[in-house]
Amino acid sequence: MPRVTIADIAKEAGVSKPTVSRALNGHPDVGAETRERIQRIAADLGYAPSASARSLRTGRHDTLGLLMPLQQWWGYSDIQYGIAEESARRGLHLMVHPLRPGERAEREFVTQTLPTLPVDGLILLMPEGTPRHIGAIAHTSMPSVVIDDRGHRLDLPYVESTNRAGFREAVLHLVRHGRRRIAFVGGQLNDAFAQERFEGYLDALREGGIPYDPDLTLLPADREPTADEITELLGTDPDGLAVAWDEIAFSALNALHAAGHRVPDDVAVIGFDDSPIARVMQPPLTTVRQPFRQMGAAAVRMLLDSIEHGRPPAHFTVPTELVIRDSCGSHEDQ
Amino acid sequence: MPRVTIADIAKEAGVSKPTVSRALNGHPDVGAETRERIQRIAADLGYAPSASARSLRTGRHDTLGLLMPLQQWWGYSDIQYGIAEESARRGLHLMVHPLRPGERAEREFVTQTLPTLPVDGLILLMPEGTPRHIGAIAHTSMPSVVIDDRGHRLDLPYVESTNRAGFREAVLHLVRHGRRRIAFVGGQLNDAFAQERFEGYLDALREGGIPYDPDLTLLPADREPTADEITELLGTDPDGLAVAWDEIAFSALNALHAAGHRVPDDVAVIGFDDSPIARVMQPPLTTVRQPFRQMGAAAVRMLLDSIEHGRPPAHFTVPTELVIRDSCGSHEDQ
DNA sequence: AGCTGTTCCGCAATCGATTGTGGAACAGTT
DNA sequence: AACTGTTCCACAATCGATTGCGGAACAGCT
Repeated sequence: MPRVTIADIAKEAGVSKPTVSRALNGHPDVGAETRERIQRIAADLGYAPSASARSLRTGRHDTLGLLMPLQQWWGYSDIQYGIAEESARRGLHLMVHPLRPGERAEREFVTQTLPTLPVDGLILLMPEGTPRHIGAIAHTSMPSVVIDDRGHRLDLPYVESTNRAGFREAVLHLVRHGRRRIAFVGGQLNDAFAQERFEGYLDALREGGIPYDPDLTLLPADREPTADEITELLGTDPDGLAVAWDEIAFSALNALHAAGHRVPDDVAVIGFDDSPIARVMQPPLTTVRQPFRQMGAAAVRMLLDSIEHGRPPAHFTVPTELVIRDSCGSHEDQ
Repeated sequence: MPRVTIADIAKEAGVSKPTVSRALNGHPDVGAETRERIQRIAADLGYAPSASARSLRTGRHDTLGLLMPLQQWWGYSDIQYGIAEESARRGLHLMVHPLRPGERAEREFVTQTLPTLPVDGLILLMPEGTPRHIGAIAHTSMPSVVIDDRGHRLDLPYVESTNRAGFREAVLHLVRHGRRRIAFVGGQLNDAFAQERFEGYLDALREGGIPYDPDLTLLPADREPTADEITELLGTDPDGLAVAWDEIAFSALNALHAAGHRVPDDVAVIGFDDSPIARVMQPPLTTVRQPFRQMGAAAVRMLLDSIEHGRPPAHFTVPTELVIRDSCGSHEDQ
């Protein structure tokens, strides 16, 4: 059966196509009685507007694009959910595009794929590496927003969370509960994030009047610390562990158990991210929640603002949240 | 600056629009010399075809839709990656639509959203619940494929994995290594899956000549077993634990440690899914990997087949894979 | 020369909606 | 009655591509 078009409705209602279009789109130049009749007929005929016809004429697609790394991480999909929800709430579709790593793939995307993409704007979710060529999007007429752009500033509006202040608050929490020898464990993933959290750690020490002890810092750049390294760190007799990622906190917890330390009695532990496994660890991990959904939603709002009002590059910061569980030894206080 | 169209190219090349179109689309009715000239001019002018204009004329969108539950699970995003990769490989875009739970939202999607969706086909990723109204898609002209449709058969083609056979193989692995008192732990998530895996468990016992002992079965329908329940189960002195989900295996592992059992020496443990946390458990968990990426890719292929050739409902089964780590006590054998 | 068959390309219609312009119909005012 | 101002709607163009049909140009053959 052929598609029902506004021409069919027009014929049925005895009016012209433009009148049908205006009636269905809430345009004022249509009599109340006529409008109702048209709406009824449209419903009866099961009319559904053609997205491509409308796009062709209006130039809008009512669709947002999301450029994602091919790499797997729960945080990325969490952000995606935030974006998807907010887009849906605004009646926009979401088109997801995986971006293979490598400059060649980036160049190809910008020059080949992007110009044809039926989207009104683009959200970039960038992996740890430093994309070189993807920055060319800034020289394009495509409105774009970056999420979590740390290492590489792409001259585009971006959304970020309070990595430094969030970690500072968590470490301060340990300090306030009497921990004095708090070790920092970094490593793996994006250096820029580790760096910010490390600074938050230093902020907290300073504020707590605790001198910084380099022996209490484990910074295996760009990779996960080994069990041996953690064991060695434990030899320095810390009473607290401030770990830059929940996943690494999990390894640390295992090392602590293996070495016979009790958590949180002997050593308190905090992590970062509020990963899904944080709540099921033994003991459940106190951590800093990154509001990924909210970051996604904020990116959508910024993008819409950019599309509708053509705002210049800006940025938006979403606050992290301290989630207190058992591993920091102060659960009962809260 | 206005968009470059084939009319611009035509004028520049001194030919007509149809010729430009045919030249750019590899149509045979164009002379080699003319084609090359047109291609060169198109590149020089930075021509990018209009997706909406093409869609309007051809009726195709070169886009696949993915209907996802709003619910978070790493497996869903893994499937999505599989779909995204395969779609990209075939030059198709992917439009992701979150589906809020509830019949009302489903009805609204089918009647309101679906008819206007600019996609050529739809992949349904269904959550545990039993969708009622979403099945109406089957009465639509929209080609669709379901992934992991267990509890609710929606008269649509679907992709599944070998839940029963996969779990049977894993349990048999324990049997072959001398375990005789193997307990089954189910619970949480989709009943249908738990049921299939339970049957795989029974298959393995039968094949191993081990009588089924109801005391060794923990089946807290529709929720996660509590620590107490697991502890009680351990009181029956099992030498193996066959757990229907990695997440629950993790809880079981914690209970085992707390009760002073050694894994795998005293009790061997296997899980199901190969969740991200399986490899970091203590000890690393032997489990059955669900090939989520492959399932996603298979769904894309089936959908394309359905779009292009109009195939009737069928199904495709992707084999699971036994991943042997330390928790089953036979790592050294492999 | 006349006929047949390729090769290559143009004309005009078409997909389904939106929008600028113009005007008919009617009411209200002087 | 003439004029002004609303209200409501139609005509026709337009967005950018694809495609059925037809035909010009040319070669090969008898």
